[in-house]
Amino acid sequence: MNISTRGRYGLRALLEIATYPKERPLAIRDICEKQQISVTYLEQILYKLKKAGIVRSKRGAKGGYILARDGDKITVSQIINALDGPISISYCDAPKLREKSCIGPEACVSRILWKRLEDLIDKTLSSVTLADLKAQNSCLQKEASGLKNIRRKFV
Amino acid sequence: MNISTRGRYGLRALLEIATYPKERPLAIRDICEKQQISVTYLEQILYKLKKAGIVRSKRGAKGGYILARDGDKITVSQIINALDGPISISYCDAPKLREKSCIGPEACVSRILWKRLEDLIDKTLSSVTLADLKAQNSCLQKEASGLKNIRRKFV
DNA sequence: TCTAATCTTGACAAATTTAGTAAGCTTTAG
DNA sequence: CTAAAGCTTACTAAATTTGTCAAGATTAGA
Repeated sequence: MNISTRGRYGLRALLEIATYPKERPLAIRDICEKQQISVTYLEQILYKLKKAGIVRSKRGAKGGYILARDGDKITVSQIINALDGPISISYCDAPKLREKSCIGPEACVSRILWKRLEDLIDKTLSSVTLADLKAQNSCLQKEASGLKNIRRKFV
Repeated sequence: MNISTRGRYGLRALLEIATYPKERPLAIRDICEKQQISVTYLEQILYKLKKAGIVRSKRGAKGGYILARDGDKITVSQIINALDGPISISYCDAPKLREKSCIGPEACVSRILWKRLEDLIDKTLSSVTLADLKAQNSCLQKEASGLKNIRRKFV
């Protein structure tokens, strides 16, 4: 599987939560408003993230979500794994299609190649944390507003 | 998109063609028999590979396919590109879903990450040629038969 | 020349996955 | 108690993938 909307929406939601003051839980509705995601869909996504131990929730009025641990302890790999399952470059071992896809269990050169790629990807995604993305994000935001100001000067 | 059956079947078919004596074209039917792939489906696949300039065909009786150039000039990246289109780790810029997937055109930290991954993958797939796979394959075949012999000795 | 083998090309259909909705439930602050 | 919020499962619609079908066009060989 590759990274679907679930994975991307989840990442964006987590980025919002990570940016929110640590003590107070952030409600789904607030995230959805900011990120333009359907509430019922994000419910489903955060539910998965909770089961994976990435966020903690507070139910009832004034409830919402907080990170289960610090952002630098949450990797993109963990997030994507929770939402889209392990990344597989090839449908070679996809759930329903497995039987027909390979002739036999014997060594298959392309399979070795796919495996190598998958390891490479996972290594990369494991090396990036939510905290990294948050830092990078605030950096980009500043740049963007900086550019806007420059434009304003000249236009 | 990730690597689908088209890509994998295509790779396997090309491996068969690469292994066949260079002068004679190899018929689809023969490949299908060996690889257990549907004839009509492989027709479609080889047609795409032909349009991409990876194989050449000979029509009519005793016709079939040959590689358009030497195996060490054909990369896995070229093959997968021809059959499945460029690899994209995220559906972020998939054909139909693009509009809804990202809020705006402004910088998006995850998109940068996906792009980095895609480049990494393409670099890897570009570094492996059909000739490499062929060599590796015959190596594995030998090993397998070797193991079989050892077994026979002891069982 | 005739015919069987073989590639060519586009249209179509079934299976699977993805994306998202709906609905009813449980928990908690006030 | 009640409204706000999360919890959970079931279902639906759209898109993609995985093929099949059918009607040619071309060529080798009898």
